[in-house]
Amino acid sequence: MSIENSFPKRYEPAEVEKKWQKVWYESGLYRFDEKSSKPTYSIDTPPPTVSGRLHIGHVFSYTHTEIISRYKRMQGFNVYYPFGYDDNGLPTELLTEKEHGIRSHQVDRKKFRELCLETGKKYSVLFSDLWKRLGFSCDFESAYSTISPSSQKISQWSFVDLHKKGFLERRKEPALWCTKCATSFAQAEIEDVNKAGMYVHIPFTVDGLAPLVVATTRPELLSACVSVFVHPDDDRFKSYIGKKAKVPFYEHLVPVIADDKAQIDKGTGVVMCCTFGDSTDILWWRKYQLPLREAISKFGKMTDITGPLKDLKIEDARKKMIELLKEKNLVLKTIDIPAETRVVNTHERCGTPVEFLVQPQWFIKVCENKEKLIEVGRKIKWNPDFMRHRFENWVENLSWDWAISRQRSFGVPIPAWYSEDGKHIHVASADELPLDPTETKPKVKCPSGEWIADNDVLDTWATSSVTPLINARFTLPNERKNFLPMSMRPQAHDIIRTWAFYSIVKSFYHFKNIPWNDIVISGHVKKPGAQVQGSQMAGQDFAKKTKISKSKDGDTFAPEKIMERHSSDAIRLWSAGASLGIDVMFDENGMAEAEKFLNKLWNASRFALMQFEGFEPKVKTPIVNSEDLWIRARLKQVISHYQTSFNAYEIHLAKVELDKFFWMNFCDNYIEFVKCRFQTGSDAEKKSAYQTIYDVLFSLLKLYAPYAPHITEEIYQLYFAQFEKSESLHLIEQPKTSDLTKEEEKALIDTEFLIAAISGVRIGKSKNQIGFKVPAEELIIGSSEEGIKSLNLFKPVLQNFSSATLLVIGNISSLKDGWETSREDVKVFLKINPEHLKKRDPA
RNA sequence: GGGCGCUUAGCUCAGCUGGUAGAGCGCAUCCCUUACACGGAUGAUGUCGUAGGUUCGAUCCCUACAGCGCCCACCA
Repeated sequence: MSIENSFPKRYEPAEVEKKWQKVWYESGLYRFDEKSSKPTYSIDTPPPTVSGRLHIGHVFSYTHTEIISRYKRMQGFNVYYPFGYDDNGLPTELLTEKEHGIRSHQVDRKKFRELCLETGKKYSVLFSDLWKRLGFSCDFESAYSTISPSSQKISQWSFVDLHKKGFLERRKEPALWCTKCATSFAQAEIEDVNKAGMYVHIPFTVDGLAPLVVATTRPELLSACVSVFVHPDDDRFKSYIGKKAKVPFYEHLVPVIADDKAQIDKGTGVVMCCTFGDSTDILWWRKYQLPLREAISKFGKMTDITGPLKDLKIEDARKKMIELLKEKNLVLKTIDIPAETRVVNTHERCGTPVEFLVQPQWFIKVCENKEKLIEVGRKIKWNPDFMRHRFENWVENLSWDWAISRQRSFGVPIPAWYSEDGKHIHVASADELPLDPTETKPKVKCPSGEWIADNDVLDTWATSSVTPLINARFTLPNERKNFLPMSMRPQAHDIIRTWAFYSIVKSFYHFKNIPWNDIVISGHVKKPGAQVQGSQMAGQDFAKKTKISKSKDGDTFAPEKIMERHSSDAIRLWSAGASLGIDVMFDENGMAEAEKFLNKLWNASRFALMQFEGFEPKVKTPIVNSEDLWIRARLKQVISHYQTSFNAYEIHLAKVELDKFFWMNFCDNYIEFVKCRFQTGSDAEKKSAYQTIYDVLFSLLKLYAPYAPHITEEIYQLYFAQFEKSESLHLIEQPKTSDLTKEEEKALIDTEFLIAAISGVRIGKSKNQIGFKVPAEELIIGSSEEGIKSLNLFKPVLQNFSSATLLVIGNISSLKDGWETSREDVKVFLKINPEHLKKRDPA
């Protein structure tokens, strides 16, 4: 069957994409080959958190990795491109609570865990379906789940090992607490939110002196007040230092202490210290050995010591307290603080303001190793490099050790037990894992009473930070030896302080090594017009966000919806157009442009292949025309740039180079140049063109394959597959480049003259406002001596292009009239028969 | 307040190791040329944020400043 018949006139992405996805996934094309002799390139794919549906931002950043994986595979690597689901821990619990309209602590723990598992399964299918619809080349069949027994085993091993090495300890101290989620959490999970507040000025009486006026935004904590602070240099209050102040309403006495941390010019210059209103309170509490007065419970209700506020929620308690104080004339003044100038730390998962509760928690010590961690970070190649600063900045500013216990239900259990008096701790040994301490008893007898199981679970990140170990199947029977460090970690920049940081911490503590050689950071997709929205929110509580969030933006950026409007290849090409690590604006226009490209590639391929007559690709054909040598030489140059860019993970630069070559060199020039040869060329010339088209087009397919796997596979299968034997384009190695031959170098120079002359002809036709096929009587080209020699090589092309009856190539100085071209040493004059010129209004 | 990034054509952005600027969209004029009108040709539009410095020469290097964005700290 001829190409004309077998190659459809129009490209139908919807059908074609579905067709190849089916073939790829059914044949296991992208399955990881455990026994391959090729060098391994391993990717530490982010297992998406099961916390809701994925949005276009996920598609964007995951696509970058997917493109890199295909490139590496076609560069001859045995690519390990796994897939996983982070389906344990708080995010999945919150999703489950939302889906079922329940709260975890109100439901049977076992039952709740089952619901979470179900939720995880449901979303895993949604996730993998989406990635398959985008043609991702992950090994979906061996996808891991972070709640699976083997992941739990590895996660618990990590716990046990860190404990053994002394990096992990259980401490009873103030920890970041979320009263809504009823759990502690880590510094990395704090998110700043602008929130309006109010200073309340309250007088504390001091014997023999005027009352001390405290300014506070948290009057509901008055009962938890343990001291009052002033600045040592503040002359107004020097006489108060060392005296006792009486807390209004509750009437207990607290010391007045001088400390540099109290700011003279803030509020009234007098600040109360409560246990705990903020992190400074903790600092003072420790420094001055102050007593502990707890006013807030685990669930955010006021405690007994708050008297009339008991059982109220924090915000309600605040209002009530102000009322009570006002009744007693104890509010001297209130000052509103607008949201723009006040920032409150919240729990990023739910937006609840941070509280501090004293509970026994497990901490991984990170603060004492800041310098070493920064050093380890520098051994990793950061792409782009400036993202390393964000990591270092975070480590430098760490002020809390990593709290990893969560007072929740669904997660990896903490493999530890405590004696009834709390004096003894028993941590499981590595060979017993995985285990749930609530179901298993230690073999060792408890020195005092019975062992009590740790009822908490591990922070989600405590498990996801060992994905390199999960990928290496560490400690499992089928362990992948020599798998660490992995080749590359891809991720977005928002989780540098969590996922990247924690993974580096763990790898360093366990093995004194880096988790991966390279880290590749991608940006976010921002919603258009987000800045405007931000400023319009002035005066209200707001989180300054241009990032697309699934909770706030709903379906607008749902990938499924976008895929109804654009093909997968187009979405991929659009994603590939962004600079490494840079945020981009969501842009459907860009996807439409990508669709134009697909159309162009289709038509160019179809047309070029249709010309083949009596051509046998595998028979070596001599290349005889300069244009052919030229396009081949250009291709070599492009491949070289392409590879340099790709190896630096600059996938968009590789694409820009490729696009330029395809549109400007191949379509606009080369194909146009050879058209005439198809009709009037000699046999050898035709074959030279066929061979060149075959080679260049095939190379183009291979080079575009990582970006647009569907259309390139389709074109490959329609024609090239019959000669190339490979079952898929995606298993073929990418074209290699080599130094230019002497002939190719000469062809580059010669063809530049042709291009200049052709542009002259185009200018001529355009200025005369005539169609391309309107014949010229004469085409006169003036050029330099060198140019004349070069141009003489292309007479048939020039003649065909201008449809000129007479072609003259001569010395440039003899050509008076004519059009300047792209170069000074080529000038073109086109003589058109007046009959062909359009009758235009002379005005 | 600390750190990082950005500031280039009306819009979105590209410009690797310094030599008087590019793409796409948009705009104007033309062309349905036997691959593609989801196309092609031609063209207009930029003192490359501001001010200094290094240099024979800077959009690209250095310094300062400004605006914008992000990360972090600030939370009485």
